[in-house]
Amino acid sequence: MAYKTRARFVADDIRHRILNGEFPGGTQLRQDALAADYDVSRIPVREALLTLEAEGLVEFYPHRGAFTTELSVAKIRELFDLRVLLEGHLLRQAIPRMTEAALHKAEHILQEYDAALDSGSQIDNWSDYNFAFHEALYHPADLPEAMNLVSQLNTKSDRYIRMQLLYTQAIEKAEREHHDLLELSRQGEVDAACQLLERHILEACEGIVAVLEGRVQASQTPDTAQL
Amino acid sequence: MAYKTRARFVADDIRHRILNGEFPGGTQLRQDALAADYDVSRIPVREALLTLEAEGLVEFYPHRGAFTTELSVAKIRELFDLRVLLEGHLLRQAIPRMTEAALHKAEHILQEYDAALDSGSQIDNWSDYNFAFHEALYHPADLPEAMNLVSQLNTKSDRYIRMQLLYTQAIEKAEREHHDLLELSRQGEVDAACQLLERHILEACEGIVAVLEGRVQASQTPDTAQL
DNA sequence: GTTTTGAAGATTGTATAAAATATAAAAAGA
DNA sequence: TCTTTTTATATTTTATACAATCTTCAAAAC
Repeated sequence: MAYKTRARFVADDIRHRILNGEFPGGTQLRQDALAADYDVSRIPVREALLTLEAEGLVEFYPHRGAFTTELSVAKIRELFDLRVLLEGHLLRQAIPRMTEAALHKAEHILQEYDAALDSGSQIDNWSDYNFAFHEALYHPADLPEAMNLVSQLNTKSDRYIRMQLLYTQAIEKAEREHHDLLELSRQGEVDAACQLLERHILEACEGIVAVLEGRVQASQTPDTAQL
Repeated sequence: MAYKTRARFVADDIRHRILNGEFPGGTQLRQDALAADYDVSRIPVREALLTLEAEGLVEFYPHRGAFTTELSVAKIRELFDLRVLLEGHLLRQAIPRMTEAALHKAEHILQEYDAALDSGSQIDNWSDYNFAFHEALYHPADLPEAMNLVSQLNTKSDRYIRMQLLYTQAIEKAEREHHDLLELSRQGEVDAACQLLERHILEACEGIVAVLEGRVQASQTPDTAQL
C-alpha cells in the first residue's frame, strides 16, 4: 500500500478539487489541461478520470470527454435515504459486537475532532474525520461490502456537505450528536442509537437541501448551464 | 448511446467471460494477452480492466497487474443480505406507484422468460432476464441511485448465481416466485410481497453457498491456488 | 542446509505521436 | 434568408515505444 501510482495520485487530487467545489457540476475536465497541471502525460489523467467515473463524480461521453456530475435535490434525498438504510443496518449489526478497543478508537477520533474544532473550523478535513468516526462505529459489524457502498454514497454527496458547512454551523450540531451516538452504542441501546442515527443523517440532508434551494434562489441570474 | 468505444466493448466482453467462469477467481489477466485476443493495443484493455475494477470483478496491484476477485462464503452472504435490504426498500416504494403499464411490462418480461425456458435452459441469458424483471418491478420507485447499487451487487454475485444454475434446478423455482411476486405487487400487498422477496433472495443465497461448499469438498485435490 | 543477494526476464506503468470523432464555422444551393 | 453540405479545428481515443517495477532463479555467503 506504500507505493502510489501516478494515476492514483492524480485521481486523489482531482477528487479533492471536485469535492472542494473547484470544479462545480457540469464542468468539462480537459485531459491535456489536467496533464499539464500535474506535469504528466494524458494517460494517467485518463485513468484517474475513469476511476472518478466509477465513483460517480464524473461522467464520460464518447469522444466528447469527461464532465463532473450534477446532483439534483431529489438525488441528494435519495442518497441520504440510502445512507439511513445502510448505516442503520451497519450500526445494528455493530453494537452487539463492540469491544472496548473499538469504543476507545471511536472515542479517540471524536477527541481529535474536538481539538481540531477548537483550533479553527477546518472544513477541509471535516469530511475525512466524519467518515472516520462513522467507519470506526460500524467496523465491529465486519461488513466490508456494506461499508464500501456507504463510502460510495459519501463521496457522491461530499461536496454538498462541504457547501452546507460553509453556510451553516452544522459541525457543532453533528459533533454533539456523534457524542450521543457513541454513548448510546456503549450502553448497547440499539434501537435508540439507530433512531438517533436516522435523525442525524436526515437532518443533515434537510440542511443541505435548504442551502441548495436558497442558493438557487439567490443566484438565479447568471451562469446557469455550461453544457 | 449507439456508439461503443473499443475500451467499452472490451470491458463488456471481459465481464462476460468472467461471469461465465472462463476466468475463475484469482486468475491474472495479462494485458498484452488480452490485447492480442481483441486485436487492439493495451490501452483500451487497461481501461476496460479499470472499469471492471470499479465493478468489483477485478483488482489491481501496482506493477503486478489485474486479478479477478475471489468471493468468500461470508462475502456472498453479505452481498445477498444487502440485496434484501435494498431491494426490499425499492419494492416497498415501488408497489404504491405501480401503473398498469408498469405491471404489464413486468409481466411481458416474465412471459418471454417462460418462452425461453420451454425452448431450452438458456443459462447464458438468464442473469439478464432476471435483472430485467427485478428492474421492471422496482422502476416505479424512481430511485436510480438505489437501482445502481443493486446492479453493482448483482454483477458481483452473478458468476456464482450462474454456477448454481449449472448444478441445480433453481430456475423453475425462481420463475414461480417471480410470478407470485408480481401477483402480490398487483394486489398491493406490500408486506407480503416484501416477505416473499426476502425469502426469494435468501434461499437463492443458501443454494449458492450449498453448491460452493459442495464444490470445495468435491475438488479439494488439484488446482487450488494460482497465486 | 538455509538465507541473502543480484542479475535476467517478464510485465506493468507512462510518454509521445498518430488516428478517429465531434463541434463549429464557412460556403454552396434552394 | 434559410437550410444543407463541406471544411477546419479541437479533443478524445488508440497505437507504438520506452522506462520503471516486480518476479524468478541461480549463485554466493553465512
